[in-house]
Amino acid sequence: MRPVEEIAAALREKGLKLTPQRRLIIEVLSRDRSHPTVDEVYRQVLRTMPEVSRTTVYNTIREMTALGEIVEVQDYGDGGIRYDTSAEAHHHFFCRECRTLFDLDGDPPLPERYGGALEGAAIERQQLTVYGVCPGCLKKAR
Amino acid sequence: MRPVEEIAAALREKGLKLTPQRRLIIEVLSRDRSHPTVDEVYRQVLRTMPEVSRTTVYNTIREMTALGEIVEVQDYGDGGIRYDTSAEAHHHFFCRECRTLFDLDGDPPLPERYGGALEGAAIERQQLTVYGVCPGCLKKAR
DNA sequence: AAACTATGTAGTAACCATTATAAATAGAAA
DNA sequence: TTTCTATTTATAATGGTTACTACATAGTTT
Repeated sequence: MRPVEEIAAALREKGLKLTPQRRLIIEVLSRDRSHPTVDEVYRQVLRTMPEVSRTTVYNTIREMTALGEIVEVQDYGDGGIRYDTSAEAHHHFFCRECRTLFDLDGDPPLPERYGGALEGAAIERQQLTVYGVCPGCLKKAR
Repeated sequence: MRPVEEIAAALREKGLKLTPQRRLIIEVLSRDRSHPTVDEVYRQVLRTMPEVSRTTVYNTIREMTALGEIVEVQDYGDGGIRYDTSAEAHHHFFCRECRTLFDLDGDPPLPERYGGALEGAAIERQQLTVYGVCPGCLKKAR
């Protein structure tokens, strides 16, 4: 996620205001790289502003998603949609044991290698997810 | 998805029975390559057996997922989890305009290229999703 | 500064996909 | 047939998300 100042500028461009609640939610989002759910963001926000409503967190996260500042990631059915708050393109590894989504380094592969169906399409983003069992869970299994 | 006979064998191995309801649901699943939701499968099932309950469809799809016969794909928030019933490894293109998930051809990229975080992990499957706007929607936009 | 307007927030209720529960049913084994 | 177990059905409960309403706030104009 970009610095708060840049996001504030993007908000103003859309006619939106940088309220204290939005500022705090954006700060929490830009700090958290653990692919948090709305509820996890909400609980972090409450530590600083205990009177913020869940609705405001939902609204702000929806606005940030519309601005392209954050991105939804596969939620795997545990307690809600998860959000990726990292601006840099990167990939994921999902451990089916501990159900954690890890970030991977490295550049995305080129879409040209994936057949002719993409001819004439506008590519905006690509996301690789690798599934398996992480080293920690493999050790526990023994 | 594999032929019904092979799936029946996999069921028996787990001590599960191939009931008429399960057989029909599996047939619908193996026919449908459009990444259907549970409700879409349910409505197809009703055409042949109108008295099958939604719960049975949920249960059977959960069992098939546990057996690895089908796989959840990113649902993007429209009406439920979508399932991929294709046995062959392949990738997806998601059009953010018409919200359709297209299949792509081509081989998966090698996980070795994605950094050291995968050292010692057991890789089982990988899935690339390309995001953008499909040729049809691009034309309409003009 | 006061009044006006538009936007944002909070709280509650509604929504809908999914899961849990309990009763009815079917099929296999004895 | 009787019993036992797995399955199906119907309904209720759950939980994340959205809709709605009233109130508060910020920015602007006079």
